[in-house]
Amino acid sequence: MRDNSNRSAGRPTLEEVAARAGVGRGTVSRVVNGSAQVSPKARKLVQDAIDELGYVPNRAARALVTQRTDSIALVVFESGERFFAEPFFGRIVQSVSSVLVARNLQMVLMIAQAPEERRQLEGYLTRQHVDGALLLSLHGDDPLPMILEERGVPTVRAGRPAHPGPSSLVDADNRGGARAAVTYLQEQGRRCIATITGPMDMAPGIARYQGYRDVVGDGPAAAGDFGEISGAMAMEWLLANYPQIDAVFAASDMMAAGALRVLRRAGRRVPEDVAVVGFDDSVIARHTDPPLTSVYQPIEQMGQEMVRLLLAKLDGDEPVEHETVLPTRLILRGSA
Amino acid sequence: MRDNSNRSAGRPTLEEVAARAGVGRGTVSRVVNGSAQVSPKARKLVQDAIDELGYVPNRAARALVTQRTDSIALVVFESGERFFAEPFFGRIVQSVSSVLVARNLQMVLMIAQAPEERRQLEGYLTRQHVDGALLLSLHGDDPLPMILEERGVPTVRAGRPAHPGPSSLVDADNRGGARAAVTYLQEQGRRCIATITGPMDMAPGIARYQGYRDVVGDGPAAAGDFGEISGAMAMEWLLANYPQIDAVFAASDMMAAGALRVLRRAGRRVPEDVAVVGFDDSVIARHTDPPLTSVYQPIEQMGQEMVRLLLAKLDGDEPVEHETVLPTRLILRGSA
DNA sequence: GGTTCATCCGAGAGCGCTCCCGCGGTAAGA
DNA sequence: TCTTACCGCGGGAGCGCTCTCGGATGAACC
Repeated sequence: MRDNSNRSAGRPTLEEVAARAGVGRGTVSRVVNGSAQVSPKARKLVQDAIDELGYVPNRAARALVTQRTDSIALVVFESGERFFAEPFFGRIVQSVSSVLVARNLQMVLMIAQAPEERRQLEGYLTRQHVDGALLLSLHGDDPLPMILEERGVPTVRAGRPAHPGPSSLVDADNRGGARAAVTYLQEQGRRCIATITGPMDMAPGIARYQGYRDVVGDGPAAAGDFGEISGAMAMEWLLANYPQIDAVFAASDMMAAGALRVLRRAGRRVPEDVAVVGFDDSVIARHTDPPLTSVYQPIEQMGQEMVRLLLAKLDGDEPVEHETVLPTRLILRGSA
Repeated sequence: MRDNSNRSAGRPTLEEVAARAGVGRGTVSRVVNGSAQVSPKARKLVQDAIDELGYVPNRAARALVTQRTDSIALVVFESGERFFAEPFFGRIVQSVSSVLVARNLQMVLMIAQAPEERRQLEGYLTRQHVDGALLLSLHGDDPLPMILEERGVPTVRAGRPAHPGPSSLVDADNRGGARAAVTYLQEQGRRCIATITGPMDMAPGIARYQGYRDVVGDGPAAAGDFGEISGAMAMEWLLANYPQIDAVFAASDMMAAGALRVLRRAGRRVPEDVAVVGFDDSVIARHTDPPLTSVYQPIEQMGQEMVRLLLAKLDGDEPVEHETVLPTRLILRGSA
């Protein structure tokens, strides 16, 4: 019951379009791929046939010959826990997604939490499957970017690694953001500005601390791990050792939230007695009491830029490596 | 400089594996696809060759002939705003992802916010590209599931639609969860339990209100839209009209957070004077003051179940439609 | 008018895989 | 021992596309 002549069962193929337009396969292919080597007349013929038939190229067939899949991976090296706790990821995902859709590329999202998944991932990415990868939240000196680049899978990562690697890179101006926050506190007349830092083995942690030091030098500082508990503990320590504190710059909103709690418990009013500034401008910033003044990172822009760099790499018309640093901005709310 | 004999430049192909193992292409294919029609000896031979060569089947070539892409779409009909504000999505994404990875399927994430993207999406899904779609957060009576099913793209959706559609469906027991929350408040000795409902044109909104009524009948109720502001406004109204209130069940954590704020401003202590229970067990629940007692939805399970249903549909060994309702659970924190 | 050259087009080859047909070999039944 | 059946296997065909090459067509030149 097959009928491979005129209108076959499934979707129309290139060949059918060609037949209908009265041209050869090659011509249709050229039209579809926007080649200039087609006469206006033929182009019109083909275009009409395409429209009538509702032709859409078969991705698999194309991929088979071009060796391109037209899909790119967005890899998040994070536990599920953190992945959905941090609004950062959602926003990156979302912005990357919209750029990719516009470019008619597929976004394949991969979350690699367990070490075993991590391993599987490497195999997955280095084989066929995707044309390139966007790497989010790489930990420490993960060798993955190196491996991928070696095997010919272009990568772009978010955030600066401890050691420079082969990936292109998009980062936010953490240092500048911290500087802006602390400067603002100073301008508000705060005299004793403390900081709760992030982990000092992570690039953003270091950069934000540096920004703080740029402004006030050796002020009261306590280390946290970006998490809320650590923020509370750091705040307690600061209060005990520097009771004269009238402002705190925390390197994450979570830590700022923890600090807020401790401050309230200690009977200090925010912002009257102690001003608090966070970092990330995350959802929690809007839901603490008072709402948190926080440093905003242009996450959407970061996503877009990552895609742009990756595509440039893919098209090969850009130098191999590139680095973009995007500006941060202080968002004022009630806490400072 | 081509060398198509022994070891070609790129990755090994089926043919090369076959040559190395000294068998035919068919046999290798059978081994790779786990057919039973292979002698142990041949299987071993092939397996060894695969291991030595590091062979991985070419997805595109396979897709071309099988008409299967081995990738499924996860579609979120939500503005970017809400997508990253609601932890719900992150968790679903994450759980779906892990199941899919285990099954060696690609997850293609699509976020359709703008109406124009919405339209594009329809074309995308109905063409080739994916074997099936998981639909999240469909609005109103979106005809998409119908369209997709008609065009042969199996779908599974999260949450009950206003009108029953052709998709299989996974939902949380919203009504039961609400019932549990309100029952708990009663057991704690609360006498005047109010509710802040979600929008009454959305299934979860309705179901949660029904659960409330199941326990206390016609209690003080004010409508919100799941958002924080609406929760605050509703709380103000309730306080004004039912000052004797000693407990509030809010149909979302956001609304509960808004209520909390109003309550504090009104000088009511939580939970001493007024107990508050939220719904969703979202991150904010852990960061309000006091932390929010809230109804937990088994989001991870929902994701897993959605995938399971979709795959069953794909394999065709399950009746066309199916509906799964998963239990909810009350998580006790400080607010009630 | 004949030659040359650029331009446009048709169609063969082949990407790597699965499907399926049919063959040889072995085991079971007559 | 011969037939029948079945199992395991090899390899041809073909999925829908792009690439490439050589042929046809027409314009431009001598």
